[in-house]
Amino acid sequence: MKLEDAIKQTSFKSEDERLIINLIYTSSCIASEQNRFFKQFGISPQQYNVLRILRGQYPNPASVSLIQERMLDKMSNASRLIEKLKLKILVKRSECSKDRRQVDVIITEEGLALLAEIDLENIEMHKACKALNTIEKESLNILLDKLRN
Amino acid sequence: MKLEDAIKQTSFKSEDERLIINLIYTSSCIASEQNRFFKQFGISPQQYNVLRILRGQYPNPASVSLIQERMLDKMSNASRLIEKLKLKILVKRSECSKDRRQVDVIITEEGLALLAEIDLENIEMHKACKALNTIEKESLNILLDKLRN
DNA sequence: TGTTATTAATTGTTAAATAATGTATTGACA
DNA sequence: TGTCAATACATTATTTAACAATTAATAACA
Repeated sequence: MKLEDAIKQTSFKSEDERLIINLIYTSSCIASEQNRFFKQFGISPQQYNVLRILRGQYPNPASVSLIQERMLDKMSNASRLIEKLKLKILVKRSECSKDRRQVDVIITEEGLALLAEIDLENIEMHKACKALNTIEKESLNILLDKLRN
Repeated sequence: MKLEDAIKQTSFKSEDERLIINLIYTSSCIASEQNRFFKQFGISPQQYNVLRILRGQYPNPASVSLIQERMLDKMSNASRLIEKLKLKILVKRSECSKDRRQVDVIITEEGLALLAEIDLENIEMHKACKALNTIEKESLNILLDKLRN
């Protein structure tokens, strides 16, 4: 659906304004698709993000700050996300012996199994990209990188 | 900053995956910039969005459902946002005489004045777009539209 | 006109974003 | 080397938002 129809706005003051609004709206669409997708596995997109970071470190532990700096949303509360994952037995948390300020967070077998299960269906989640061909995907990636500067 | 550096990930499984993550990350960057910008005026980006919709209707009232369908995030709670704006005397809310289920929401003089004040500095908010030229902005807009299909 | 379906909005609940606080470690300097 | 300030790390508190469930009013129709 065209942006103008989706938010029932007939015109924009400038291409800049349309771009900003388009980006926010598009990412909100993708975010709600992702929420729906991950719900069947009992986790949120942010929790999935944390699990992936932990798998990247496995079998080594990760500190909360390491997780935080790798997260997509730097401002979100890593402590609370880890707590939620721990309640679901998807991660383990233990005091770090070298530095008592830190905690060692490690993904569990259950956590790895869940990620493996998700990956199988993950291709579905990327179906949003079907509408674009390879050249278009590449240029979108490049343009987004450039926009952030 | 390049996406890989920003989230400390060396590679992605596919261009699709990189695209999805890039989009989420980029929109999160823009969202936090906007939060920062609007904070000086005591409102959130979503509240700004509601005020703009109300200005579009002014001097006619708008119902909560009309506001909701024009919002960028359809699932967010328009009732509560309006309540927050009412506490700041930026909108008025009154029972609709024709249909007692509905409420008439109208932007106040104070609300219009705040929007006018914001618009003056609004150009600053679009500085993110400075990194792209006109052609690039247009193609980014087109690609985002296409992605949502 | 009584019953059910639909529409409108609010309230409740859960989760996430941001701010503030607490605690451990490091480093500077007497 | 003992003390204090600065820093780093994480947690807890607060605000805000997302989504679900509920309440109330109107419309539709037998």
